[in-house]
Amino acid sequence: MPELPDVETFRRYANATSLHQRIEHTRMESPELLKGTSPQGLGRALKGRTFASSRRHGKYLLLALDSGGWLVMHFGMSGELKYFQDRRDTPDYTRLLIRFGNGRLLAYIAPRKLGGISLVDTPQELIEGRDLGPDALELGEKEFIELAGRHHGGAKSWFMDQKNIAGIGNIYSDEILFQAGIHPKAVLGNMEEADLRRLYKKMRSVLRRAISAHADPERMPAGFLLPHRRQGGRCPKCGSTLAKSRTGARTAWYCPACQKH
DNA sequence: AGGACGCCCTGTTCGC
DNA sequence: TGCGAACAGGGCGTCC
Repeated sequence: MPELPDVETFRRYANATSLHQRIEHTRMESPELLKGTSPQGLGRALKGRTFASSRRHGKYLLLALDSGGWLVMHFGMSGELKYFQDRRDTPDYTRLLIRFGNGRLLAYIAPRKLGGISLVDTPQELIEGRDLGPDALELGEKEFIELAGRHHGGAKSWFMDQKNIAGIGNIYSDEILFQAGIHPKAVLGNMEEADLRRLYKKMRSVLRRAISAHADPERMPAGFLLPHRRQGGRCPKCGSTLAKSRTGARTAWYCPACQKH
């Protein structure tokens, strides 16, 4: 599920469970998910260290090592974190298992193996290496309007490209455009500045509310599209049957009555 | 520049 | 009920 609100939820979870404890051992169950290092290299970097703090950029979670350097986690389409006490409770599809000095364990879980784990010296190294745009919640209104306003393609495509703005994927691009009343294929560069300002405000409110709901669809505010985006789903505002369109390989769900070009 | 496509991987859902 | 196809909240390289 991991877009910005999900990864922010994982970050807070890691903060609450996994900081300031000596790392005793790491076990990389799926070495192919390591980018730029080996299971041995990862073990050497982590063993005996603690996670001192955390950051997030877009859909990437970064855990700072007290010795310097950062562990980077990306969750693909299906990843999550789990902290637990008993090795026998190790979740299915655990790809990296970290054991702390107090015996507790942190699992990086990725059923579809579409995520990845790496080490960087600084967050900037990750951002430059992946050519990521500014994080969606750190971007100011003025900069947003300037970046979005020069785009001559579809609104949804712009939100989903991490080079433009980092953190928004298929689900939340649909949600933001729904809340702003904008069609997924509307062209950002053709919009009035007032529309872009509204879009910016909706982007922030959607992401913040989703974080408050711990990115859990069942806890989203009434009026969110998210729980309804499926075949036969109804618009939570006007009751129309939702429509779908494709952008690349992803399905966009939208309300044909509330979202106009 | 922007978008479509195939591909990576694997579990679930859909359609016959 | 059974089986293969299509699809799933991501991202990369390639092609037009």
